Amino acid sequence: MGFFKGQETYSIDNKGRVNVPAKMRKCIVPEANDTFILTRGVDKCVVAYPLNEWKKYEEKFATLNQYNDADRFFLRMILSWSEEEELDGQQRLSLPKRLMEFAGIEGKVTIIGMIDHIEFWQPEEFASYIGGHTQTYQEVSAHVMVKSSNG
Amino acid sequence: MGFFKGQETYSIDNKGRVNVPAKMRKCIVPEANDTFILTRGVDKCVVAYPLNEWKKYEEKFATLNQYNDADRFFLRMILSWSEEEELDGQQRLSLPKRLMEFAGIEGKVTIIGMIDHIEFWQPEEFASYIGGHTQTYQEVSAHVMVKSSNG
DNA sequence: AGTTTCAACTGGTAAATCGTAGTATGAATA
DNA sequence: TATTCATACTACGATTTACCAGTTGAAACT
Repeated sequence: MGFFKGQETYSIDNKGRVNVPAKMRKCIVPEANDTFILTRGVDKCVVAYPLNEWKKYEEKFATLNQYNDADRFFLRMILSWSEEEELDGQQRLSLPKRLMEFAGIEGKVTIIGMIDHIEFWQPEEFASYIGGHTQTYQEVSAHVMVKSSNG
Repeated sequence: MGFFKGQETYSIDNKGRVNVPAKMRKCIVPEANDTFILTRGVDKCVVAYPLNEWKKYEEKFATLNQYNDADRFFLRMILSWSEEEELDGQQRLSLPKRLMEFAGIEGKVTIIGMIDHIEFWQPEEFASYIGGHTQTYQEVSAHVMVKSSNG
């Protein structure tokens, strides 16, 4: 099955457990071992990479130059916020408290499929993120909805 | 068989199920696996790409740089509206509620074949879209159908 | 022209799945 | 030992999915 995509708004209990939408679950390959690496997003959200996808990023991280300030800062940001979580028996993921606080999540989450990972947003935060951009859907499509075979 | 083309107005039941017109069905290649990716159109309609066509876009998406703000926004815009659906035993497609609401579809849909995808419109919306263009068919044709298709 | 046949479109119902919430079990802590 | 915390299990309602059954209409044959 293809990449992660779609949008759902689910409830999250007071222990931070969220159900992974069934449609996104179908995109998880066996090599992921039902394991996700959770970390903070560049934007105000929590991102979850299946283990197999995360490994690709790890390889990239390993090639960074740790004697370069910017690289070191980037690595510390990513890694210090990262936590590994396994899906429980009900196909739920537990979001660590500090990540929930970072994203301002409580009660409800909006879940977005993003190619190689899943994102968790505080619902209004996501709405205002989308609304805060001046570009219209039409403009965005013109840039992105181009087939790779054409260019 | 060739590209999607033609226009039909069919009924859509309260579960969002629409029959894919037989003429358009014949254009679906086996690689599509009777699967479509539904998403919002640039105009007020729902668009459906057969899996094989959608994959060309996915390749493009995968090349975007997720550490670039604009690219991230593009992906979220597009992907958060996308859902995968398979034809049922009666060759019907179910349109997700969110997309039906976006396009204002209920009871009846006008289905348009558009080369590599199919579009679903609220019938009056489609009529007013056509009527709303001040340029005539003649004028538009003259601009669009220039011989040098490469430039 | 009338009849038959088949494909296309539409509608409903039963079964399975999904999401949510509540309960129970067991370990760690005070 | 009582209490808290975390994890696992169970149950319920709602939605979705899959299956089956009509109805229409066009085409083909006699």
